[in-house]
Amino acid sequence: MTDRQDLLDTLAQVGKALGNGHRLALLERLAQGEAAVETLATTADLTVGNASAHLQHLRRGGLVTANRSGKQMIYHLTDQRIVTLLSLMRDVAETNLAEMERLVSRLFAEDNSDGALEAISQDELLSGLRRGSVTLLDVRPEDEFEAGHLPDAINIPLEQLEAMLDELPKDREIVAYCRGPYCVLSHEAVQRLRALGYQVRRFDEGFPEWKAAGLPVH
Amino acid sequence: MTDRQDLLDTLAQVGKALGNGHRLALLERLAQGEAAVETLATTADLTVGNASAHLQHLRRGGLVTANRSGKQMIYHLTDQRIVTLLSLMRDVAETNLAEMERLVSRLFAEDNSDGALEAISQDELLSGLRRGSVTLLDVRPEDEFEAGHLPDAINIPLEQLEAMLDELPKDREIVAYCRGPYCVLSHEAVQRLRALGYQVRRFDEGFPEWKAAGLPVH
DNA sequence: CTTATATTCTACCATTTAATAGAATGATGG
DNA sequence: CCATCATTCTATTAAATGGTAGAATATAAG
Repeated sequence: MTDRQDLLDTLAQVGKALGNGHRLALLERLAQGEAAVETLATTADLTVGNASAHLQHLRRGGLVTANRSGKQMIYHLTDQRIVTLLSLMRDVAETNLAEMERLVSRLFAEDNSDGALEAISQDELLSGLRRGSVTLLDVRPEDEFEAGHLPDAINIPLEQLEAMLDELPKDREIVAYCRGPYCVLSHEAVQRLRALGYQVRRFDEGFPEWKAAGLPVH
Repeated sequence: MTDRQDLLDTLAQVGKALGNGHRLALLERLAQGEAAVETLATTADLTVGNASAHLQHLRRGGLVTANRSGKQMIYHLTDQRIVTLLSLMRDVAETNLAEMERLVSRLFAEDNSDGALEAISQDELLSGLRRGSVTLLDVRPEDEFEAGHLPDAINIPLEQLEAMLDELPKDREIVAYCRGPYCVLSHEAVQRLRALGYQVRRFDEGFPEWKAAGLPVH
């Protein structure tokens, strides 16, 4: 009887690791590709010491591993399934927590809500790519792009968007993507490009979900 | 920036809810079918007050809902996907937490380990059933069986196993199943039936996983 | 209207978690 | 070997969580 409870308690370590917003932010960053502690601390807006402590927690939950490379510790997700786990949590939360809807719409609040900003699903994107009618735009920072991206995507980090407009076609549909469904980068990019007359839509997921679905990456 | 963190904090409520062994026990019971607080408290070995508090926590995480039926509150999983979520957590834990292996083998420790107790997978079970060569035995308590079971399964709760042997064939393979991979009931049943000369194997998952896979239930 | 039953809520205490600042460790490069 | 840089560890504090016992609430039944 206590054996069973010990087992459930150990399993609960996984849940515990998932039970903190900062740790979810760290996982989202790690889903883009491996990273050192300082990088992780910066993207999750934590002090290095605090980030390190959270990473230990994620380690105890079996969600990440680390290995040393010179002076740095490079952290990875242990497993591609963790991206799936996070997606499932999002699904469950969006379906069952009233709070979520409000928060999601507030996160994307600058929406001019002319209805035109509707996101494109993975299936639609795939068929668009197969037809060759879509240009893919990755608006994540360069290091994340380098660590892996969708095939044939162009990388224009959001800050450089206006400076690199000449890389984008005016006469083809563009699909912008970033880190995942709760990442605002692609949303912001779509708004700014639309204002300039481009035909752009947002991919409703991100690089990690694409990769976890077993689709090809570069 | 705080919008994003609020959203992640809310999402973390789901993780928090999964981050406690007693709550996982409650969820496992609810995966068998709806139940009232006292039933849940008994199966999870908690006081009613404490079970109620944990159930509120699961509610806040969007994992369960409740509605009143007379004097009782009947709790349900909000979603079949929660069974998938739990399976994924198990997979991740078994792959990445060294601790788990030890605990799983200790849970099933009475194993005479003659190698014969190897469990049967869902695919194998399905093909056995299609060939009609397998008798299905559900060793869960009657109320859980009544709330849903695999097609054509015979219900013999573990306590009544020896008293109801005449329902079981000696000349056909029997597959015993129960609540899930960490449920010892079917394991215990297999051991006892083998000692009596039956050809029995254990299904390596349980009723909830079968149902969540979209397979037919009665 | 009173009583009994099922559940939730409240108040309290012990334990765990999260955060901070600063010390300690490990690896690299002069 | 010494200085530097990246990370982890060690207090310390504030807040959240988990547990218990008993009061409060809601429904049903007499």
